[in-house]
Amino acid sequence: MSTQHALLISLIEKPSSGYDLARRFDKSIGYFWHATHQQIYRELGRMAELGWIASDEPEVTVDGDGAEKKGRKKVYRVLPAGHDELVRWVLAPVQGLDQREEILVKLRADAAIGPLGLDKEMGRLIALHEARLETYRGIERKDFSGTLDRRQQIQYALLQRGIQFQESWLAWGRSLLPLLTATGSGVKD
Amino acid sequence: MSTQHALLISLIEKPSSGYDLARRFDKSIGYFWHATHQQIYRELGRMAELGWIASDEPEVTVDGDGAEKKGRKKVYRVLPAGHDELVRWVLAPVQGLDQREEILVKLRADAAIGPLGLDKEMGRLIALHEARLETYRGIERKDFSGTLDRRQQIQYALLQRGIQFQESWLAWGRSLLPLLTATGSGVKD
DNA sequence: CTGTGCATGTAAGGAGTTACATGATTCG
DNA sequence: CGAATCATGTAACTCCTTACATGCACAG
Repeated sequence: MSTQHALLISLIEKPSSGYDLARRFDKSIGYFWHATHQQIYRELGRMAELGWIASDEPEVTVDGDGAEKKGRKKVYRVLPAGHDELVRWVLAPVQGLDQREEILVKLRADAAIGPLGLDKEMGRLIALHEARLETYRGIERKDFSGTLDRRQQIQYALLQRGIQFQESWLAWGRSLLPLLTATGSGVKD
Repeated sequence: MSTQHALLISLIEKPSSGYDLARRFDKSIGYFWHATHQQIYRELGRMAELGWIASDEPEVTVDGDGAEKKGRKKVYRVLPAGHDELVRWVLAPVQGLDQREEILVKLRADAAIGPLGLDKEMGRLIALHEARLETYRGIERKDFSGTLDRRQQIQYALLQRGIQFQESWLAWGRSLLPLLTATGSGVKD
């Protein structure tokens, strides 16, 4: 599960409340990794239990003469354990091609916390996409060579969408590779 | 939920058992709509209850002298109610951009059961993708104009992935439109 | 003082994942 | 006869979605 890790990145970029996250999410990581505010609050609670993050504002500040003041805003920040977990996750290989594109989240993490050496994982993914593209090309040669009726034309269009997707992904991934070598450009930190 | 509808299409193309579906799925619709065999059996059960599909082989053929013969293979076929439901779903507009790309499943349905007039829905989706692309272009102009450090380069790469995806989707969608008009080729029903 | 936005949550249910269970058939 | 594959399922759990609930702050 990587909603947690997406949240860790957002919190590293800027410590925030759940509400803030819910809105900022829509405008950045949310374009490729969606999460509702209920998900966000739940995961924040879990990560706090795990010791990955902590909030400045405590739950409640009670008593006095009946004046119960609820901590109006809980601003979470990432603890070292959360940072470590994020690094661990970024470098852990995923198996197969996922439709949620975790790699995009991992790249965002790499941007946020310095070069982690994602070139290896990126290389693996490129190979997987190449294999998938080859599969599609095979189907294309086998099933869509002659003249096609409407039904076949639509099915061919679906295949073409797959081919196009893989091709554009590969062009992108290959152009990105040089940026990802840990020795590539100035390493900071 | 559209796993059910993906299964309906597979069953229309060829009546099958759950096991058959699980395997055929991997090799066709499965490329863009994954489902495990547990999901498949569950959804087949539900759709049978709903009267969308029915199996030839009944549950059990008991008795005799203790010889209980379990229907070795349950071959499901689509009933008229299932066909209607599929058409209803194909023509129902989706809201927003989904990452699961239901439109691909809908196109497969259109290929299987004649031209349903998906051009309208496709037009809507094209407009949505155009709007998203414009959003991305706006961010590009605003945040990634000058010279960029490594961190910004990676974030820019993420944005470029989004731009590339939308552009390739749009090229594909526009080229597909002519095929989808209900008047394009013979309309049935 | 009423509505709108801020801010955090609970509850319920649907969908997807992983692990396990069971029995039949087929092939060497 | 033993192993692999066919074929169908149950159970438990996680994840995601939708709806609802609550209370504060501020502006008109």
